[in-house]
Amino acid sequence: MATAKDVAARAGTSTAVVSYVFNNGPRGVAPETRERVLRAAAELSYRPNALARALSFGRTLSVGLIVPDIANRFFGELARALEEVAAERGNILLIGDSSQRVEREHEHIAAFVERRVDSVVVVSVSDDPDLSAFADAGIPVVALHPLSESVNASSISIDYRAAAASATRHLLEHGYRSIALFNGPTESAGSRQHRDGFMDAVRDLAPGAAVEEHSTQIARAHAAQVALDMLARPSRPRAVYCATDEQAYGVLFACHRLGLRVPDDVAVTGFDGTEHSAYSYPPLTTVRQPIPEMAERAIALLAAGEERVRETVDFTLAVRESCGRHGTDVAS
Amino acid sequence: MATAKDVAARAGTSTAVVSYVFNNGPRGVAPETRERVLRAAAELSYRPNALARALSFGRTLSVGLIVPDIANRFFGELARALEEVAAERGNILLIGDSSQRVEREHEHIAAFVERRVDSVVVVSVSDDPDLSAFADAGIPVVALHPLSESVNASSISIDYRAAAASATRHLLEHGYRSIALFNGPTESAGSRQHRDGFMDAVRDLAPGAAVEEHSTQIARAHAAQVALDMLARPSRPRAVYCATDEQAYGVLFACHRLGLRVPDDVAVTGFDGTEHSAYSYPPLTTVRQPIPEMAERAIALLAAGEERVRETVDFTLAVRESCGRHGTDVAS
DNA sequence: CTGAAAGCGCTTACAG
DNA sequence: CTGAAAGCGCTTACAG
Repeated sequence: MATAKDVAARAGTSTAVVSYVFNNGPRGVAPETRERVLRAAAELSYRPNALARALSFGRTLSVGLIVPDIANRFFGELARALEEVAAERGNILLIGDSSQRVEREHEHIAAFVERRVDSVVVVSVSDDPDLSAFADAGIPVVALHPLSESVNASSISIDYRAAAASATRHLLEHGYRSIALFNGPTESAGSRQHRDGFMDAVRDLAPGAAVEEHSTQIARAHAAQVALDMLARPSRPRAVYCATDEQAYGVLFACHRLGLRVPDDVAVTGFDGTEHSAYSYPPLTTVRQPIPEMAERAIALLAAGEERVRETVDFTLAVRESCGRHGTDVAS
Repeated sequence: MATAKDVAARAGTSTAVVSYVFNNGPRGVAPETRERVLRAAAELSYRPNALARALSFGRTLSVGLIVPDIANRFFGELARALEEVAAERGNILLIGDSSQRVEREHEHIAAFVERRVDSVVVVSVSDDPDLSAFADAGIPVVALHPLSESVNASSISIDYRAAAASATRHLLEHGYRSIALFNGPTESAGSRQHRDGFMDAVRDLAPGAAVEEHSTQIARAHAAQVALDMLARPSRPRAVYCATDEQAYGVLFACHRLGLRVPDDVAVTGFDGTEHSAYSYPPLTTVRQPIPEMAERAIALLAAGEERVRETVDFTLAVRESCGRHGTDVAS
């Protein structure tokens, strides 16, 4: 590959000037010289080496993203949104998939500091991730979910507890009095907030309701399994609140397999509200997280260099057919 | 951040030795010296700078991936598989989402050569992508779909034509004699092979069958739209062959909306065969692409530095309920 | 086994 | 407006 030196030689000038024209600064260049440089660069198909640039410039113009599973629609939409916002600022997005394992998460953290990303957005497996490597390196990070109080990083998220209460309340308003909570696989600030919000609504509206909680993997395969067992019982719950859309899809699958009608026999709500939630059978009532806004805020926060901000964004309850008979959108 | 120089100073040695211990070579280091270096590095929480390393080492240990839409499950599973295989070789995967736009694709191509990825895997918007920037930079690339003959890059893919014929044949064997083809949005080697395979089967098994072709976006929202129009006609087709699972989900949605039963009123097949295809309602008959194998082969090919290989991998027809009443797996 | 030094390809004060 | 040179943080022959 041609280097700035090659271009400079062919244009009869110095590498400094080549740098000035490719960066539009910090010094001006005579129009004619710029022309010669550009021509030489084109003839040699010169591409500045971003590594060398980053090394001397001190910034890589890249932001890292760690997610539990890039194949999960919610994280896919998140990655798409973040990449777009990052690109607007000339930054590239590096994606690390932790496969829901702490060790993989740590490997990505290590890889990101070695590559000197300027900042990172994380959806951790835990509410108490070990972000010390980033702290040591002075790399700011923002989590897109609730974080343990002790963690020294920013977070941007909807109010999970309020959202859970809102969806559960909606279910209870349909009159259902036995209701299951499908929560995530690990005990964390997030799962606690799902449970707290769920119970808030029950206490408010139907303290006598029959309640049960199940912990499942996020993958619909596993949620389906658990739902199959639960719904085969004669005493099956009338409604199921799920902590993610993926789990809700698993529950829908189980209902169909057992010949149960949704919502007539079993009502279901999801959480995350990706585009696909409108296309399930039946369309899913779900809490919608404002992905574009979260991406926007995350990148802005990181660019501003703010540290340890705990920010809340508004959710929406998208009411569709899986929860019962009627439907409009209710803002949070 | 601490540098090798800092570590060397604290350990009372040179940066060369620091490099030797962190790379386990190419020179040996006295056990005691290694100890001192490791201790100093730990005390300073030293992290080698991958940029500097890449600059002098000449390789970045990174492979780029370009996909049309990372939020699409098929590409998500692909990214996940590729990242895993790349990680086994100590490589990191950089993902670029082209949003199905050539301009974005070009931006990612440019970004990847500037960052000097060692190689790239691409799922292009086109069968004739402009990969010259990679060629200029000596970066090997492999596409995971059919490529135009003229393109000077490798490709690994299933035999689309045979796969399309297999799925279509399956539909015809159910006795359906009016059948629609939902093809992708652009005319390309891929869409041509879908059409050719589709027609191969029709000519073979039911030359008199009524056939129609529709071009839709991949997104289920748009496929649903087109299906809604088509299925509302009194003369609607009895079966729909879709070039992607996403389109098939759109068709399923349209059927449910119109109160049509699947497969009793309309039979549907998909293409790609991600994990989710088993969880739709009804479960989707689909052509399964061997994602792990494709990822494995792609990385191996690139690592071996092979150029312009056209490789075919085996597909599977996953027969489920969306196409009619019976079901087993048929290998290709 | 280890150190001093050149080099990877940029950017940016420093001179002129 | 432009050039020579130092420096970013590594790796790797080259000596010893």
